Amino acid sequence: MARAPTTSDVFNAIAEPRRRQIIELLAREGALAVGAIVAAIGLAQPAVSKHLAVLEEVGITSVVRDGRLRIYHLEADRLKQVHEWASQFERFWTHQLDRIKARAERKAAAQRSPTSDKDSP
Amino acid sequence: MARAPTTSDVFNAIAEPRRRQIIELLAREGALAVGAIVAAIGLAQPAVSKHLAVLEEVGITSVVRDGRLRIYHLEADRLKQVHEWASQFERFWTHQLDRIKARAERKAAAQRSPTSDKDSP
DNA sequence: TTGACACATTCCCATATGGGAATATAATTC
DNA sequence: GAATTATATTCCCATATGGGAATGTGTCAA
Repeated sequence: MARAPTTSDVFNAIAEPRRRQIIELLAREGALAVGAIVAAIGLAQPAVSKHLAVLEEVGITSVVRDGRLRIYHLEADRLKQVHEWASQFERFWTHQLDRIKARAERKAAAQRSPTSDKDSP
Repeated sequence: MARAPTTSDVFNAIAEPRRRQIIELLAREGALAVGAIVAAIGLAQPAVSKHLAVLEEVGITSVVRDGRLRIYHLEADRLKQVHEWASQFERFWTHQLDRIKARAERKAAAQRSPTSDKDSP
């Protein structure tokens, strides 16, 4: 199997730095036409269009046509998923002491009853 | 240019679902040997080892040798970067209702007194 | 030493990439 | 209708992937 397509999910879509840049830009500037994005990002138009296509396919952006312009909007709530995933590990860096204590506890618990991701064999 | 290597940064590393799974597993269970990960994830050992190599290269994990075992630890603070990046967009979904209401109001106001700079058809 | 075990590494391949160049499409203006 | 503008799409290619199979490496045990 090859690497998963960039359009397979939000995580793959945001792996590309240029696409993250576009997302940040849209968040800062609001909705923008492709030309404005091209100017801001400093990449050829076809390349930008392709990145936008990826973002659209995963639902991170939406487009509205305005004459010959295409205004791209950020659908930021699709990024909530990423935020939530990362939040899961927040405890590891927010409270050092708690974290160390928790680790010790988990370790002790594991000695008593080992849990597993699938099922205990 | 081809797609950036999975080892190029944390975002690329976590794009792969299996690797996210491994990260979650390590967060839940604490440090684990490769064999335990293989058992939990249900993927061949070489494949797992390769994923672990990627995670290590970006610093998401660290290894400690224990006899013939290799104990992988999660270095979760590397994920802080992802969390912070996503946090940047938190405002887009935290006050969703307020925003929608505000937008509707602005729209209604615009109907009454068209003062916008480029919205007028 | 020999063998068994726990992992890592190498070789393989189908598949997708990101970008550049060229071209197609749609809307606007003349 | 022709020329122009704003984007999208297609064709190209070097590069990396994830996984399976096979093999290498280091450690423990007898």
